[in-house]
Amino acid sequence: MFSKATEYALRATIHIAKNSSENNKLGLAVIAAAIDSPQSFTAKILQLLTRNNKVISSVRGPNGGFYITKKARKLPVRAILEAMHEDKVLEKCVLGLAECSESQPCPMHSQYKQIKHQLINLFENKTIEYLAEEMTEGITFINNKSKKIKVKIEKPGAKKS
Amino acid sequence: MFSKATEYALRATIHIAKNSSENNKLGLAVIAAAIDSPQSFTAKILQLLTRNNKVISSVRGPNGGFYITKKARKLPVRAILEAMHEDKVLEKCVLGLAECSESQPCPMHSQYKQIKHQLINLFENKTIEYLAEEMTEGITFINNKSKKIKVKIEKPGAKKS
DNA sequence: ATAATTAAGGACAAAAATATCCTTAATTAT
DNA sequence: ATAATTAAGGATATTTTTGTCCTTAATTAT
Ligand code: SF4
Ligand code: SF4
Repeated sequence: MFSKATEYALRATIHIAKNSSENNKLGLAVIAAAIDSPQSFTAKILQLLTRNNKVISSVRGPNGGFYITKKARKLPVRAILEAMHEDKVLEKCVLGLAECSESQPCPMHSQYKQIKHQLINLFENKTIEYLAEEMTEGITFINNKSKKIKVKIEKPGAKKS
Repeated sequence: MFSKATEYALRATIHIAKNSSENNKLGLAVIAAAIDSPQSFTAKILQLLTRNNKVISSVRGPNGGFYITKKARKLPVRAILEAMHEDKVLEKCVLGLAECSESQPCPMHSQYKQIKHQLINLFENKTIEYLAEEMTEGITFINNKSKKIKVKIEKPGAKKS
């Protein structure tokens, strides 16, 4: 659905929203490790998100890093897609037609349009903050590592299954 | 959502389903023109759809071309995605996690899973035939040309319509 | 002031997706 | 049989996406 770049952008932003504040910034290395993404590529993406004071903010130097402002937390998730210039996928025709309209609908239109509207609503109505809270609830994940597998030697009995 | 290749595959298959039969095959040039796609690239895609008697069929030589069997018409639209090896996008995590599960959900899971299921249902329950019929209803489009601007001079009577 | 730290940004590399071209194989019409 | 037609398929080119590396700029700690 989204490009790798946008997936990383979503994960990074959510992680920053959950784990940072103006006086507790996160460095690139920490973020990339947390969301399981290639570091240098992630740097580019964080730059995009930061440009023009968009979704996240940054400061250089010791104790510098990335963080998100109170205000930015209230942005719809769609703002992340916009920063990545990938927000039009939400409106895009599944058949790839140049535009979607009631007057020139594709054969999937009548079936797909409702799904499309739900998608758009999701990305426009839910805020970055909301997703971070979903994480705080404790049981959602943002990387591919099973939990945090530092259990090592397992004693018989206490299995996570 | 889908790659260009898959978009062309969807459009091509729908067009073939609407306009062909075993004794009225469509040539590459006709198909590519009808769905507004690059001809040579479309050839590759039609090959993929044809391989192993998958979604569409073909014969070479004069009066040859592509067509779709009665049986293939009944296939779910998902079969097209499968032939293009792009069916997993339906199940894919919007955040790009390796897998989606209730036990390891991403922060968008609770909001997105319903949309996802509708998407999967759409592609699994609707058949290729159904989409072709949507077209036959008369008012859906499969290319970017406004209507069919080749009105030119029409002889009344025996055209292949 | 100097050195250390950290993001910004340019240049480049690798891989994947998109697209074209040409030759070959199958089929049909003559 | 021969020639014409049409898809199959290989090779190659172009563009986009993904990714790395290195230098520069900003900031802070000492
Ligand atoms: S709604 Fe139908 S027409 Fe409009 S874009 Fe989606 S699919 Fe194409
Ligand atoms: S449902 Fe939630 S977890 Fe499962 S994939 Fe979609 S987004 Fe990720």
